[in-house]
Amino acid sequence: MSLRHALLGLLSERTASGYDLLKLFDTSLANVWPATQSQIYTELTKLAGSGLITVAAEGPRGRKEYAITDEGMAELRHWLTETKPQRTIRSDILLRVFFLGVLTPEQARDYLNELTRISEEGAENLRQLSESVDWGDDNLSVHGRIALEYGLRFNTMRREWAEWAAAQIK
Amino acid sequence: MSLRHALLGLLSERTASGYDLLKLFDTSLANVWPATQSQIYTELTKLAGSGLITVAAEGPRGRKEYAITDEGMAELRHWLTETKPQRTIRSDILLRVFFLGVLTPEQARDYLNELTRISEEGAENLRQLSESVDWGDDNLSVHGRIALEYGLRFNTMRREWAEWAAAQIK
DNA sequence: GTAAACATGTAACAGGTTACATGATTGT
DNA sequence: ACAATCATGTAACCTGTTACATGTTTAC
Repeated sequence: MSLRHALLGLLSERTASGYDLLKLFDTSLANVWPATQSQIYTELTKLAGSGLITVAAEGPRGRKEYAITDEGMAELRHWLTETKPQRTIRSDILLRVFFLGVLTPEQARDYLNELTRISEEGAENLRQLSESVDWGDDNLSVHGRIALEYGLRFNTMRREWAEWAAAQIK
Repeated sequence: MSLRHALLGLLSERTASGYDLLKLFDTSLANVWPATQSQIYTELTKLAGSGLITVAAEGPRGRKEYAITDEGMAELRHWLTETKPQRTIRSDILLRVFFLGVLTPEQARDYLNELTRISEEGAENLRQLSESVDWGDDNLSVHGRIALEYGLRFNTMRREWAEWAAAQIK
């Protein structure tokens, strides 16, 4: 149930509409917790229903500006401090590695080289994202940059590993 | 739909029952593609229904020994070579980082220190796993070791990042 | 005899994806 | 006038989790 907390987290910084949040997900959270339009609107309705957020203002085109409530802030803090992050990470990419033996060594190396490529691409995308965002000194900027550094290090690690792995084949 | 391919992949190496596969998931694939008992049995029934695997033998206690068919091998190879691995990775751990600003700097550092700890713990678990498995020179062993190396490098990267990140707070 | 391990199956629920559906406002 | 953007909502479907439910064989 992290989507609700992602929404609460974004609303803890400033008020926003579902549409605004959708955009925020696509830019800042896309690499960490992607969410679809349908999911966001449904969850916002639920959050408002349970009193964790409220409709602070209504604008043109049916726009609803949501704001986090004290209850919502309490829930956000509770999630951050009292609940353990879930460690279950499913990796399609890594699962495939287990079964490379059914391919020819050449095909297996192709796969690992492709991983090198997407790691480089991933790092490059993050670098571009880093340049396109105008970083302030608000909370989301400070911590967003820390998360971005993770992404860069992750991609470097994966590239080096994929290169090493390709050399192991045959 | 990677579960079906995980099952096909394991069955490509040797025949096995649902129970055997459950054990294999818990040991070799737990860190990459966890699956529950309920899920495995359901998927095996579906796979047998569509002809990608067959019941090669029946044993005591209703045991069904499954074997991959030629069709199943073709599907496995198709998945590995023709379809792109899904890159969507949801990380609860990283999502929380974005919102550390709602906590006190001390609490935020506590969280990052906890990440250091679980990274060390994760690496240690993998080292122990590495020792407890009797690695052969079969395909699954060779590629399992490559995946394990990924896990070790990943945990090292995350530990270093978490230490760096904790130093960035305040 | 009885506990542990072996062995399978199903139902209810939660979370996420894709597709459909609709309409208002702004900029050119 | 028209396109792009803003803005929300719902339904069908798929995957995964938790819990329930049942029965057999082996080892001590």
